[in-house]
Amino acid sequence: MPSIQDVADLAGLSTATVSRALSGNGLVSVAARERVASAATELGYVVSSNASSLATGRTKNVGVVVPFLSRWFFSTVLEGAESALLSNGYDLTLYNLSGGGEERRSVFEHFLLRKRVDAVIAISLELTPVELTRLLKLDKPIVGVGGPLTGVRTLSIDDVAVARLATEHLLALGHRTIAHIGGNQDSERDFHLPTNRRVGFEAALEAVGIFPDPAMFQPADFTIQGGYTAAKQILGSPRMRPTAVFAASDEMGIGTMLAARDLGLRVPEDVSVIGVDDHQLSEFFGLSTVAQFPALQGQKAVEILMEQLHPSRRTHGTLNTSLPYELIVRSSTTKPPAGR
Amino acid sequence: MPSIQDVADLAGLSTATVSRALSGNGLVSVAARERVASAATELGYVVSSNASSLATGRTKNVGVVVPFLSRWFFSTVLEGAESALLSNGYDLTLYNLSGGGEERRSVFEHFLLRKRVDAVIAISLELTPVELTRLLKLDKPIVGVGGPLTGVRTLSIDDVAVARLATEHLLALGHRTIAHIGGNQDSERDFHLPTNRRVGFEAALEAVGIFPDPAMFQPADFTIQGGYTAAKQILGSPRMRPTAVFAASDEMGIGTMLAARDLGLRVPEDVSVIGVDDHQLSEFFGLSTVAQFPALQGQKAVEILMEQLHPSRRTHGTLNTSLPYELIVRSSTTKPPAGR
DNA sequence: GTGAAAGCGCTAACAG
DNA sequence: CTGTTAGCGCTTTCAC
Repeated sequence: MPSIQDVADLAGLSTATVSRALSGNGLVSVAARERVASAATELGYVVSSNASSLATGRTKNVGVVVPFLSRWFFSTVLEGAESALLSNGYDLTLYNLSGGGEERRSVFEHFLLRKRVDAVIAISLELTPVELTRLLKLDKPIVGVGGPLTGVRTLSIDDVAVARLATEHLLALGHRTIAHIGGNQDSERDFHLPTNRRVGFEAALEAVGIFPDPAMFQPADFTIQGGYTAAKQILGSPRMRPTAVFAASDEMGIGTMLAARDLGLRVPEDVSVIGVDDHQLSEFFGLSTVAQFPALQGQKAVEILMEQLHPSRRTHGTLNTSLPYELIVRSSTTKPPAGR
Repeated sequence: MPSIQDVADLAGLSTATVSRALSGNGLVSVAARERVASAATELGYVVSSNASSLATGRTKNVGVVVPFLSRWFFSTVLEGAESALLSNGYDLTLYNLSGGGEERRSVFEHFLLRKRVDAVIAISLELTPVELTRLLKLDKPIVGVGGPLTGVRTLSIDDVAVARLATEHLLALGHRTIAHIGGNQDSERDFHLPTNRRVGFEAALEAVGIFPDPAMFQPADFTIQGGYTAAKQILGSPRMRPTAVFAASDEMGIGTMLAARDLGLRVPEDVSVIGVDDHQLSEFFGLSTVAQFPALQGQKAVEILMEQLHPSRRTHGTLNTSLPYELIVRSSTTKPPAGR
């Protein structure tokens, strides 16, 4: 591993000049710059980030904290963030909280404090007050994605509007008896997403004069399995079966489609289904949905951080746009069966 | 951010003693150890990993390179590795290659070389010779998981045995016409997994005197969608329909189950299906499978690295066991329909 | 434009 | 057992 001294020797310059030439900070003559460049490539020199960090206080590394890895939303946001960081020359240090308990504590008590990161991205995190305090005490740029972090700039789609859009799609098709599979309110400590989606759903109904029927709501856990079970409840009794279901996530929507099939109902002829996300599997199942774009969200989180870390660099100007979402109509929604 | 000097001052000791007390290397009196401990907690001191790394040459950080994030196997291995690293006091720096092209190059040309990692875990990576060279030139411990890395110690289940076990389960139920949905050989540059599973499949058949019929093989891409399409081919023609399908992954197995349903076939009455993985969704679909345990694989990869990084520490003794796999019989397999 | 020199915060001999 | 000291490899004043 060659050091900056080796490059300096080979180029016949001082380490100071090499440093300036390589980093672009400070003035260096063209000639020197070229000598440095060729010496560096000849030796295969790469700066030691530790030494550099120690000297500058900047690490070129950001920490990303996620509650789970093996879920589509998280891993997709992560993917977007990773590639954006990479192209900015940053590394990504991953902290996964799914281990829980002691592991989780040590992330906040030790790992994040090691001066190893310049900033933190928190994906859909619900933190205890203590954890939040620790995080804020780092006094580093933090941005949340899709989560409810008080005191932290957070990127999140407009859940009310998204739910409203999905519901309006069903209403526009002529549906009047629409069920909603949403989140379980209790379990989600101040996690507003499920609530917001329900609010949007009900707002859409009320806007056309329909009073939301509590029997047309089922809580579930955002998984296929959970959606399946909830949908069986809703679709099971022919007496008051809705003609359409709005699921608060695509996974629950897919569960709903599978439940419908198992009940002998055809989708969309007997029951229409729409979700939210545009999950990997949704296209395959033909599930209509309101897409959100998690990779983009990860990328935007990085842009925000870069802006804070390098106030000089011009941003790409996309920063203050709100997060996009988009209705995608596939084959799981159509007008209600005749006579309903 | 307090420094080691602050702790030394407060404890009335030298920085050297503080360092020794905190790291556990070298002898320190009990009294001193206690003074250091309380001073450190009082100040909320956490070592600067950069300074420490610079001084020792060890970073307490390992790089993990993955080809994708949003796939169950990768993210689950990652999860296992992350939590094992955390409990060893290590950070995890993530490099995701799914961006391709330039991004991929820079990972190997720059990022991994920054002296930021002590070791590398490569998950299911297929590298070009150049990339492999770069990796080996790091001269750091490397372990592969589930991939075909020549020259690198690699953790991988016995794919031949796994496939054989799955096939034998079907044979034991009485099936004699069994199809296999496997990998597309061409696209997978020296990636032996699909081949090995096919070999195991055929070996099981031959062991009971059945000659593998090329018409009973369909290549696919390991996704639900791919499995669905392939299964439609295989199950579509009633003339030579198999009574069972062995899919080389659970996702393809699920695709097969869905295809069967769409063809009006009942699983398992008309056709049995078995996969490999024990994917998140398999339980829900009732898919019989041969489970592998990716989180455990990630964890073992870490154990191997720790053994190399700290030859003194005693290992947990699980190192030389081969990777476990296990037949899980659910509701997608039963004996063949009467008369077949 | 360039170089000398002083650290960044920590660890590891080396003495005592 | 503990303190002194010399770096780890780089960046950044401050002179020239």
